[in-house]
Amino acid sequence: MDLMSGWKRTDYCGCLRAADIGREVTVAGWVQRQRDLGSLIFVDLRDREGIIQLAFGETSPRQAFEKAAGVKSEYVLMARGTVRERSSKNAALPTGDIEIDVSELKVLAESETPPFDILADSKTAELTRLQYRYLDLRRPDLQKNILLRHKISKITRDYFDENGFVEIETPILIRSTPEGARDYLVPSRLHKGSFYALPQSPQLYKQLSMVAGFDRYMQIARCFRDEDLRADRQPEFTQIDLEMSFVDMEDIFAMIEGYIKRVFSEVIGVEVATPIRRLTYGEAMELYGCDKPDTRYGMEIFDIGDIAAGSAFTVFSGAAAVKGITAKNAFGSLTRKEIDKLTEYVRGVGAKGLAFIRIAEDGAVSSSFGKFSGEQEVARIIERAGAGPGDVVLLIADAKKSLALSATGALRIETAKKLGIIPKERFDFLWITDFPFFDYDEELGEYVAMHHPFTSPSDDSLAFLETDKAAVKAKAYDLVLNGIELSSGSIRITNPELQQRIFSLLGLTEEKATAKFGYLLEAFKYGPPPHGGMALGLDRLVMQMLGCESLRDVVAFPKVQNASEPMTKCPARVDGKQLEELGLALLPAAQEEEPQ
RNA sequence: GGCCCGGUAGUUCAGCUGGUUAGAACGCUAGCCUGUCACGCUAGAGGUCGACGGUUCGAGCCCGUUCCGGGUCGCCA
Repeated sequence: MDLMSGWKRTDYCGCLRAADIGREVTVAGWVQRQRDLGSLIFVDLRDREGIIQLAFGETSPRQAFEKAAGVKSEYVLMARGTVRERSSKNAALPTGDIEIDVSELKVLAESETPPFDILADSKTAELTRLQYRYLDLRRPDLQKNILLRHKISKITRDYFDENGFVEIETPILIRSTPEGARDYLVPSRLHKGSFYALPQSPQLYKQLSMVAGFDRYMQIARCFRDEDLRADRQPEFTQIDLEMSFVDMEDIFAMIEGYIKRVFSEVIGVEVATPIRRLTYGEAMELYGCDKPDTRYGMEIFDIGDIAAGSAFTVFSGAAAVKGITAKNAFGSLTRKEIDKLTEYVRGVGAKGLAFIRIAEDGAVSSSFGKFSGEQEVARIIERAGAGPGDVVLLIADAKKSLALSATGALRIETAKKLGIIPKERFDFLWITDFPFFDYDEELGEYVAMHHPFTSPSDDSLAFLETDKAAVKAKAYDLVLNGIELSSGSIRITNPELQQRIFSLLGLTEEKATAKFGYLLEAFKYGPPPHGGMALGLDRLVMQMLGCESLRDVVAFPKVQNASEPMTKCPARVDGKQLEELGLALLPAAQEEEPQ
């Protein structure tokens, strides 16, 4: 039997309004709730657009009434009837003025009692919800998130299409380039012992698309990184990947700003002011101790290196850098006990300790170091900090300037969270520019690339690439939103000699470079256009736009912290035959480990 | 790999200083009920207290190990 024969839905439950009164409609959906009052039954029917009340009474056909009496939560129903005004309205529902006087009812599917209520703002443990993700996704807040995510994708394609971008699908099975994050590997059956990797990004293919002359490329691309998860990090994630030919950084900024403006306006009605503020990497580190600062609140970092140099307090005078922040009006909340907690926190991020000055409302000053440094120095620091009655000054000294800055930056964020001073409804965008080209790796004791090795150094750095690595800047830029790195990009190297220079600076011999990226270097021999691009994290963008705390709220089928998926229970063991076909065997340690 | 937090009915939680038969709400089952919308009323079922080991006359509670989840540091060019 065809369940649907003779039945055709006319309307979504949640879309009906008073204007539909008198209409004959057919709706379909899931039973949110059934209320049986004896000779009167109400059924709330839910679909992705909302809820409509079905009404059954003594005037209803007997068959429909009896069926309604038997329905339970999450049964799938189809109902035909007439939209009528309710005798008692429900202001809490958009459809609350009306109901359907049902003439015919069909049960399309029954349902077992669901393991948790299908309601917005679920309090059910996330693991339980993820085990029944298809039920979890029925909840209105997740439905809304996924529908808006779709809308964002749609606008993204529209915008870039209108600006001449071509969507090109790049391969998912690619060559492993063991740099940066760990690759997910896929064993090859036809080439036993060889492996594909899943892309961390379509970087090389999009550059090759530029060489191929497509001029502007975009892709909503799935990317994979085999690293530990965070609230804003999944092992597979989606990027809005872009590349443009014949452009400089300004062209790319303008294109991205136009996109941000459009998507925020159309999806959530927020008008983003452009041009977006810019900070150099150096400025961001000095002011915020972080290359992705949250600028929704102030509390900028100040420097007391000059004061500290002559201090009798040896922690200060012995340090290479002393940095501080001022927590305004925090005297009441940042008690000694709370500062102790912050001290523990900054130790966790590598600082040696935390010095403080508390200024009471009446102006009385107490500090952790005044007895060593003298009150005069405390007063100078207060002046530098711009602090006054009711404020608390927090200071970090360290033998390494970079650590003093990063620890103070982390302290700034932690303090802001503690004080609850972060405005939730704001969207603060920020370009970070002039990134260093090299990053000093303490462990290796050498300079390594901060970005991928195809990033172009800035024009004025070319002269001292070899002689002063620390000063070399990159044509790389990040887009930051509310303290989260949303997007990252660069102008690429297209000059083979310069590329070769960079490789050798990074310790890549010509041989090694050829082995790894030979196809790109080869391609660049045949007329590469100048190009550059960017990749925007779609998941993080959606998360920020919708005000979600976790990526899992904007990904339909996410993974949990150990990178497994509770519903399908992957990853999973495969049988010996599959391994054999691939020419693989498990090491003893891997055999012992029990899959969960 | 390190650190912090959590795990008690289907769900969300309570459970005192270690002490009788582990409770509540929602949900579920059965019955009643004509305007409900978190319907109401009556009755009922439902527990390996994550697991293992230890201390104790006695463990949901204390100790150890471990598993699972969340957050975070490392890691994420």
